[in-house]
Amino acid sequence: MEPKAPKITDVARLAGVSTATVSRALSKPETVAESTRNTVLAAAEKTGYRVNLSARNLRRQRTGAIVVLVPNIGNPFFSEILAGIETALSESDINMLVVDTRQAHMKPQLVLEYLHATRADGIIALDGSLPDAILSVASTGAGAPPIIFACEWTPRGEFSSVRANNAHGGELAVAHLAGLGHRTIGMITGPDDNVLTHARTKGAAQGLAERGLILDPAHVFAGDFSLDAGALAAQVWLGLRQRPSALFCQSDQMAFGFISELARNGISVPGDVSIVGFDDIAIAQRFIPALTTVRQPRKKLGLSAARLLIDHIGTNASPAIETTILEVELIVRDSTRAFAG
Amino acid sequence: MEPKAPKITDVARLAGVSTATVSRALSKPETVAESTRNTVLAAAEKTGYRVNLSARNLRRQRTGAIVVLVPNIGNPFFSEILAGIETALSESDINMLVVDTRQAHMKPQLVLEYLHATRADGIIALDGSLPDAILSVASTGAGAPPIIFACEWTPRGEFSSVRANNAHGGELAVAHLAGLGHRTIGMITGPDDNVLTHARTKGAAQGLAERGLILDPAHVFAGDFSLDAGALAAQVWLGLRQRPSALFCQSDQMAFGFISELARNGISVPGDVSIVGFDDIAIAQRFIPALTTVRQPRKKLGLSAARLLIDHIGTNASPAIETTILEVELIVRDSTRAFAG
DNA sequence: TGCTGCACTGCAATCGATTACATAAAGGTT
DNA sequence: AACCTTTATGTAATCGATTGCAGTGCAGCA
Repeated sequence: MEPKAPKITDVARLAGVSTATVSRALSKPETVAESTRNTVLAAAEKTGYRVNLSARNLRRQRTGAIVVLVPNIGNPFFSEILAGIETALSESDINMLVVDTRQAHMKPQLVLEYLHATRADGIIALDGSLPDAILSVASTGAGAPPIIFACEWTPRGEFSSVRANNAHGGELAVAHLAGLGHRTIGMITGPDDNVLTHARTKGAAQGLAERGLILDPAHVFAGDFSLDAGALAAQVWLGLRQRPSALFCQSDQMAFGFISELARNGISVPGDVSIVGFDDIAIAQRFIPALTTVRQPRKKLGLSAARLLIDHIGTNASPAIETTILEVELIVRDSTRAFAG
Repeated sequence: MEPKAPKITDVARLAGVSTATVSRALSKPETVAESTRNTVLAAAEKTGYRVNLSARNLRRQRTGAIVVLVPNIGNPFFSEILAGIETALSESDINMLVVDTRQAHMKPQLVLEYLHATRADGIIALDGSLPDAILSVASTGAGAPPIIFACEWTPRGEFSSVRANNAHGGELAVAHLAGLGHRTIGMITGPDDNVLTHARTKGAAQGLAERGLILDPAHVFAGDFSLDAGALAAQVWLGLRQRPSALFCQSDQMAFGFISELARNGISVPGDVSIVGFDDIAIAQRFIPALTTVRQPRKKLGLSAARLLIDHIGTNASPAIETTILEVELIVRDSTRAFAG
């Protein structure tokens, strides 16, 4: 009943050739005479033959897949990066295995499983804060597949990465606000231990300094890139005696949380405070007010990372660490306005 | 130099047993004497042995992966469904291969590749509008892995699916609006050929009818679930002589697009129009105004679909078509208000 | 003591494709 | 005509783990 899947011997028999010839006709067509090739292709077509990937991979010593380590798949921020990766992969015949690393922080063992060549030919990590246990294994090279970091990266720079110019983004944000006449500019940051937080904070601090402004620690709110963190920061802001007239939020989500919470308390953006976000996620242009923000080329981040990884895999052994930095862009919309004394 | 990966024979040699025993000690521990088991485990630990998955899969005639067909990975709507799937999979040792079907509509061949047992042990389709060519192949069963549809489904019901009660959602939406005294209630739909559109429209139409209201075709705007579609509908709405005082948007995104475009034209929600969305994506509670919407249990959709699929795979051959319908919930926030004449 | 049964373990076939090497045929050269 | 290339194909080893079957040893029992 089960008309079991045809294998290469079936095709060979039907075409009247050896399995070697079938294999060659399918994967290196130019090494086989045109007439035989046609016979083989016809036979393959007729039987509905599909190569068995486990067998091929076993023989070829590869897996045909890369894994992408995502801190939290549920977060829409990552989805466009994934889309970029997918685009790059669809040009090759490599598949994308997506793994959520949230539970990984509890169970490094689980993620370690993926760092072995038997699982994947390469890895793209979107999560810069992987446990040290994992990183050290990954970097010892012995049989571990190549890793590329996209978007985030590791502080010690042991791996290749593709990232946005976060520092410049921070600078653009505060430069814009300062240009509008704001003198007291606050900030909502990402998590303390996050490289993006550092880079953006540093860029912003430097931008302020260059304009003779200082970043009052009382105006720096610790966040974690989430909506709720933004709302929480708003609570704090509301309680301040001296409120900054403008705020650089290190993610769009936090900007939305902040603005929304202020709105519930009768404070208007940009009427009472000016806000700049970071990321330019899709909803930013349709939020009310439309959000002024720093655009990260997220799709391109994924695309570049995947291409780089494919290169590494192809030339299997280029331990050179490459760092690609993509430019960001300030998108001015309606959440910022000139300081009105 | 390359300290090549240890294989099962290495472990066997070190432990002084046969490869068969090693294999059993690792995958069926209870069939092996405790003392041998310990020796083997120690040897495996010592050598740093990892089973080669290609070899195992070849022998076991499986792939250890399922593929998820996503219409558009870049769309945040799907990310939480993926998260649900991931959660379910992390309980088993199955991996998730994510494939974007956008280019697939151009090249059905490409997706067909995935419908073969050599690629995946099972499939979760989030895209109900796969080309017929693909569906017919998938349903002929011969060696094709089991498919579950999540969220969307196929009109002819050839496959198992897990979905939200979309019709009920449509009814809840209009019931809420009617309850607030609105008499002229419009709607922005999804794509014409989409099953979700049909179900939600049907539920809404029925809900209106039960309350003695009718759905004026001039108040039905054709959309596609996107932000832009919502904005476009707003343009049309603005041009109407008789404007509906309330609108059921079949996706939150369209609701945001609509509200935002109205805001730019000085029309306020809920002051001038009441809006109900559908989905309850994260930003809904922080939009301004916070969106009244029908919540879909997206994470649970993914979770249930994955569990169902795992079951199907386990008992390899249960062609029974199961349809699981998850309940939805109306979340009342600030985008709706009693009709004020 | 001899026999049966059970618990372990090993032998070797097997999964399906790829590819190094061998062979054969055809064409070219002197 | 003898010999060398080149091109096309076949033979069989190989990738690494799993598992049906058979064998061994020991305990229990009559």
